[in-house]
Amino acid sequence: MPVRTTDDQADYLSGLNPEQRKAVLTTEGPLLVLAGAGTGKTRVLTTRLAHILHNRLAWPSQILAVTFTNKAAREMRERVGQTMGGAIEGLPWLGTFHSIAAKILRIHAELVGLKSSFTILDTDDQIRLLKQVIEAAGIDSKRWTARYMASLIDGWKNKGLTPDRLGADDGFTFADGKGVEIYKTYQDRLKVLNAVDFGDLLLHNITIFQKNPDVLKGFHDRFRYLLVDEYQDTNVAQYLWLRLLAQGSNNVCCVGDDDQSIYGWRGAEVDNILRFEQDFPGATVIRLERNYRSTEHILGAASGLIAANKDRLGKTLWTEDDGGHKVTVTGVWDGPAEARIISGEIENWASKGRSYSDVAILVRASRQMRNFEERFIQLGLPYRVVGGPRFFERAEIRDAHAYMRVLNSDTDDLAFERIVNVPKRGIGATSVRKLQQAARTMHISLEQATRQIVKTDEIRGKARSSLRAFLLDIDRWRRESQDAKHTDMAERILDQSGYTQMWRDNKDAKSQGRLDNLKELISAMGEFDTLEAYMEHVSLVLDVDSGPQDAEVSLMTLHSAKGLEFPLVFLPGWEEGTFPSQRALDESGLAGLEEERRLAYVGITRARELAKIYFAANRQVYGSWQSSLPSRFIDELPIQHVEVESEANQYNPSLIADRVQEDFGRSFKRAQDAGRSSPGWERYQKNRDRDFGRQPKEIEGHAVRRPAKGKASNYSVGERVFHTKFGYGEIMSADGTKLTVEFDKAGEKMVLDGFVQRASEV
DNA sequence: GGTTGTTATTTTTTT
DNA sequence: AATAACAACC
Repeated sequence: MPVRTTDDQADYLSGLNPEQRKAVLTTEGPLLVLAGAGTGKTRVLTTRLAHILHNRLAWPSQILAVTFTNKAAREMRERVGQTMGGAIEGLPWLGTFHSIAAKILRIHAELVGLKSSFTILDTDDQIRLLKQVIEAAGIDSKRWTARYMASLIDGWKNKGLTPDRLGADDGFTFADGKGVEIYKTYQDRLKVLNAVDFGDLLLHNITIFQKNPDVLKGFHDRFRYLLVDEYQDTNVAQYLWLRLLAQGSNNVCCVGDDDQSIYGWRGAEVDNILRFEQDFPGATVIRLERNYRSTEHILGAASGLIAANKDRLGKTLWTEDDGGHKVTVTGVWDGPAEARIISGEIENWASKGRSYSDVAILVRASRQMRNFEERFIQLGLPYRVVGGPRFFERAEIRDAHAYMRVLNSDTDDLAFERIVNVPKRGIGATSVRKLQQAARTMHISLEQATRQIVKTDEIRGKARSSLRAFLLDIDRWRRESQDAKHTDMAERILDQSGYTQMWRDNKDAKSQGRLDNLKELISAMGEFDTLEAYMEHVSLVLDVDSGPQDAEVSLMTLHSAKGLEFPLVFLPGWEEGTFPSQRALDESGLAGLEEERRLAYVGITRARELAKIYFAANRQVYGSWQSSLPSRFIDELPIQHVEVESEANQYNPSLIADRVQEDFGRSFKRAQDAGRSSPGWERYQKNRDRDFGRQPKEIEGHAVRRPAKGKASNYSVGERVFHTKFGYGEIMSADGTKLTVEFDKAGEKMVLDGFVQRASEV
């Protein structure tokens, strides 16, 4: 159906390139938009929404728009508003998969045997509940951990598998085949508790749709247009959910980038996006390949890297921005040095009049942030951790929530159990076990069982009187909450229960912070009209909307950086084992490696002007020092887009700079030896003398030792050597340039010969 | 039942 | 290295 372009449409359509415009105007039928990094994806999405609304193709309430994160949902809402020129009414069905599924489930809860007031359990509750189920089944919960079972169940739920769809052999990896049994029991327990976990939200939706065609039909009639962001991150359950809903209007538009699929560990199936045209026959596919974000070098480096992946739909990003700096690669001595050098670069940037908020440091794992935080605090450099430890996952917040949950429901066993002895009331493990036993035999909730049991002599003495007092408190709070404001109520409960006093009495340095958090909690609650509205918010929205940003450096993981961009991006820790992460490799093999590579691709493409990569020769892992090798991803960067920097301009040793630079050279050599070839390899070989082949220098009287390139080390077994981190040791064996050294203090380590000196020469 | 000392484990990533 | 879970002890 051709859509007329009127004058006022030109308003929002102008400034779009032809592909973007087509993506906006193709409103009817299935559409897949393959949007590479920085190609204006969000703009297309929001313009498309605005276009549909503007032309009255649908009312806001007839559009289903799903995103992956709350941040993305928020941003889309804002930007649609802007494009439409101010306030738009509603868009009630714009949100994350989970929040929309929860909304639907609240409406139709009874169809899966729940009450619409069901609680949403977080991971912690889930694991505690599973632990109970496992122990009740007489299984050793140390040998077979609840955490492991939880990951199995999550995996099944992500695949859309309810217990009855699993075969007998599916749970065999848990407790000799009891896995499925546990899953079943767990689901039964959830139903009794009137609770769901995250995976259930989608799964129950699917069950409802499949078993109640009339209900599904209702949603078909409602949703005229469906929009999905980050389609490459959807799992099977989300795909099934979407396909069921899309059967109505068939107007489903999915936007994504297979090269940015980085949530495979959470059940995301890149396959969903690769298969789109089969799944939705007659689909239009549009590729957005023009990049508006980064320079040619940044794009070139990223594209060269990602080209090493197989199984791609394949895109060629291009830009008209052909100036710019090459991506830099810098070797450093260790983690602290990395933080020191990067801080220096940041201050340098700031001294040129640029803002701290232009800068981001993207790490693979959050533990890498520590070095940076320490350094930044020392320097007084303003920074903020994005993502970070979640406010709502802190113990004191979860305790406070448990009080609220008990207030709300006398069947929330998990919440009751959590706080029955917090603060300490003299109700120990033995009493709690008795309560649980009573609840189980009488088939009632813990709280109800407690009410029964205090009438008997089953529990005596202090425990009994405390329980009585506790129940009376609960009764009183429930009465009072009828007409008190929910925030006042929360304050009162935390006070009267002795919870705040507990932290005031605690001498730990952190307890003041906890009290502050509780205050913050009260004010967060104040932003909602009712307790229920607030509780729904906290269970689904894990991030707190942080206010306006000051000029601060952003420190975050690569995962949370997706969708963001910064003029200057630092990418530290590009070492084998750290990035790609050893664990990803061990657990998922080649698929894991490719996902790590996509993560690297995401990292580089966050940069607008400058991307700076670092690797350290030594890193502390779980408390002990390990020498590390540069990441294979460094080898894979096309050399024409890369510039090797040295640490020489830092405080002292160009000695180290030479070594790491030498090591970098060897890293390329390794790549070749391993039969890998990178696009820049030929070029690199021609240039290697210029780039890396500097002659050893005499520094402060010490000869810098270099092994002959690619040949055996010139150290021999049995020699005594010195290593600045590990101290003295004896060479046990040598494999090329890699030495196995038995250090006197540090034990046996594998080190590169470039990092040791002969003991006799120290 | 509560407290203290010891041991085992960790997050990589998040709705 | 830091923490949580756990065991022995008071």
